[in-house]
Amino acid sequence: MMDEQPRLMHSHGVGMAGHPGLAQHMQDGTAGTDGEGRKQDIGDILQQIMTITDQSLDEAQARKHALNCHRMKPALFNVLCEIKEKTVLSIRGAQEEEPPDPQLMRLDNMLLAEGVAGPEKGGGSAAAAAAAAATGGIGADNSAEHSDYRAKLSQIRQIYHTELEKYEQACNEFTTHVMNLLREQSRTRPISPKEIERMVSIIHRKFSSIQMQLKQSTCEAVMILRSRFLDARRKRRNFNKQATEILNEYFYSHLSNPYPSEEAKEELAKKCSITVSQVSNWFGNKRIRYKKNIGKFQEEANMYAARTAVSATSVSAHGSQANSPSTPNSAGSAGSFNMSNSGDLFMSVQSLNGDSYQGGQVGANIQSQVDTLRHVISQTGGYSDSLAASQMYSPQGINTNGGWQDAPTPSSVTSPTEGPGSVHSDTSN
DNA sequence: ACAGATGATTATTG
DNA sequence: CAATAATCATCTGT
Repeated sequence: MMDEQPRLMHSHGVGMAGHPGLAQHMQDGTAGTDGEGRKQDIGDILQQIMTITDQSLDEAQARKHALNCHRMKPALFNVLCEIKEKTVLSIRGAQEEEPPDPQLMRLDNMLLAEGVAGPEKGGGSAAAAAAAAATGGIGADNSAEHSDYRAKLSQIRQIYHTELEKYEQACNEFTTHVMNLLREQSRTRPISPKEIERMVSIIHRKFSSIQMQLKQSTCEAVMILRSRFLDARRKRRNFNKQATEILNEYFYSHLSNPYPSEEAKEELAKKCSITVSQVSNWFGNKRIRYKKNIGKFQEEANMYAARTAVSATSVSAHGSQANSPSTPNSAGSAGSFNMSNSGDLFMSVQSLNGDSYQGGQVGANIQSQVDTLRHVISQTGGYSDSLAASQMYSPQGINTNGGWQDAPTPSSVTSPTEGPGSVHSDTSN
């Protein structure tokens, strides 16, 4: 080190009071070119800086020592601490407050619900299964796919936990490190315990924000997994033929009021080996789709109507099936009668059934026969046409009326005119 | 590969 | 909360 100094030194020897002879030594041979001079300039500055640093360090050390040994030092230090404490307190008073982040709460709740954040293996998968069952009525055949799902979920959980642990560890390490540092410094500069506390809380906040990111991405992963494996739409199976038959049979034999009660739904569910909510779905879909395009379902309706007609009773309208199955005009008539007319026509029967009869089975029986009959009548398309047309036939009739929902309600639905007596007279007035 | 059928979900409403 | 209407995502027949 010392033997290099002569080369770095500038000829002017700025401030090198301690080594007067070295500058002279440099002069021979090196003072020629400009570039060489600049280099020496830089080198000189560097050297100065180094020396100054050295000196300052020593000096500082010395001063520190002197200060520490000063007899007034403890008292002054205490005063300093006190002042600092006060200022810190005032600052903290303004910026305390740490409301639990709602976002974080949401994430936590979700992770807990998914079984990621909760207890280990057993509880987790149970929670996941519960969640899966809650979303949609999945009853029987999904055990194979489920295990796959569980495996992936536990994988996610494992990653999540290791990451979380890592973060926790790092946070703790960092915190103790900082605390040690501060404690050590507190000997030479005033650091109140509250300040340390604040520092720690800052660190914790930082780390918890990182944790939140982890939780967020974990949530995302779980959501994707869920949508992949548990969204029933992705692995939908059509019901088997028999189940569809049963459902259709019920639907078309209760066409005037295709709203199975809870018990009826359970019964159907049992018969079709599907869940009640699936039955509800089916009826919901069926109703809306039937209403939307009655013509399309004509054939089907006739089929089931005829079938129940044969099996239930031998009312046997002559030549009910004689018509060709796909008559273009049948759609129109069916549409008109299905909604408003049918309701009107059979209102009496319905109210009768609802009011005077107590036996539910008898009522249902009558109802079903009525529904069946209605179809047969519509198919024949004979006499009822005039009645239907006169009453209130319009394409909007269905839409405005809405369909089934208010059909079962007794008394006048369509018009504010008189009841069962006269039907049509005042319309053209 | 495609259109239509179909079971399920979502948003809205009363 | 159940019904409806719209929509999604898959299944199915061609």
